[in-house]
Amino acid sequence: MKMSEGVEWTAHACTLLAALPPGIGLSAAALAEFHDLAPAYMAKHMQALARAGVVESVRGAGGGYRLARKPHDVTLWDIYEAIEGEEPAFRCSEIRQQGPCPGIGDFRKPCEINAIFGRAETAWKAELKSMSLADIVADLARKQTPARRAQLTEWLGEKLG
Amino acid sequence: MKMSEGVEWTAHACTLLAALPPGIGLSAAALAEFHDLAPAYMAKHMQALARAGVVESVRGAGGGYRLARKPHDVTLWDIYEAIEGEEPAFRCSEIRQQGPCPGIGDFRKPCEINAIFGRAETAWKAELKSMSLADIVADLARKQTPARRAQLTEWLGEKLG
DNA sequence: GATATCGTACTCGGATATACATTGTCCGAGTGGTGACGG
DNA sequence: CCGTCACCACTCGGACAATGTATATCCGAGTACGATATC
Repeated sequence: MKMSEGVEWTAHACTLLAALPPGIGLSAAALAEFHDLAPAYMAKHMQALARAGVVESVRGAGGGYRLARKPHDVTLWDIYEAIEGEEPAFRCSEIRQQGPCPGIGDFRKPCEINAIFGRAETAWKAELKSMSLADIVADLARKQTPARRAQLTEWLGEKLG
Repeated sequence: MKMSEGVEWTAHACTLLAALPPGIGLSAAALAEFHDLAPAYMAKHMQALARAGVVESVRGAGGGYRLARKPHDVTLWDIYEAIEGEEPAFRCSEIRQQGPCPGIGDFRKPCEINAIFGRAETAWKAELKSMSLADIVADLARKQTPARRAQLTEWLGEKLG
């Protein structure tokens, strides 16, 4: 089972957006350049985030993407769901009801194996929902040295004009 | 993100094997027939379980697959890992260190985003590890009607000879 | 009648095609900024 | 000098191709069972 790498890309991109002043955004090209990623593919993933309402898109010159909500109100789950979709990883196809001997269990009750995987995914989802972009940005700020912060502000100044 | 349907196939197959008397097994063809699945593909998945040591294979006439351990000692995680492998779903490629401005955070410490996904997968894994085949079989037995149990034993008698 | 041997049917195991999803790229649609032009 | 208009550059958005992974199948390797022939 492999998660799309788009999740990693957009998670880092949103972290950067969350570190900007409210209402300020960056173009998809700039977000891609920041982590040395393929610009066109990054743009495709940002579109998914825009459709999901995590970010807002601003077209035209000087446009780009900016967070649609405050960093505290965007969780890693929101980003994951925007990229991967809301379908669970485990899809029960009810094979217990197929075959020459479907007489195991009560079909009015959910498949037990499906129920276990469902519980597991709920636990996983809860962990992702517990962390917002604000938490991540705060963590990064704590680890950051002054020299590196200056490097970041210089790059941002160049991009924001 | 999508889990291989082989996980569902083998989980149900192992549940059936766990319901048999200790040391008794079934051929891959019989396991496939039981849930009306493609026999050759079912065999391929059972091979993965055999490599992982979840089941033992017996070649030759009358052979097949049987559980390598007691049902209580086989968890859904064992089956998942045998099919999907042990690599995590989220692979951190350390893109935070790439690009023109890699100066965010302390690289000696793990990437915060990766850490969150790691915690989430740990929670997910714990849930799967908490359920053994014995638990699942017990649950099915509780839901089962006498008529359906008779149907199962008849089919098994035909297959086991 | 007992035993050793051969043949056969059955099963696993891995190598080999196919279908589908993800990844990656491109060009058109839309929008704000900018410069020229006229009042 | 100021307002308006048209053009242009920039950005998003979705359609289109390439690649990789999961799905599906087949044929060869190996083993136990049973029949047969011999002692």
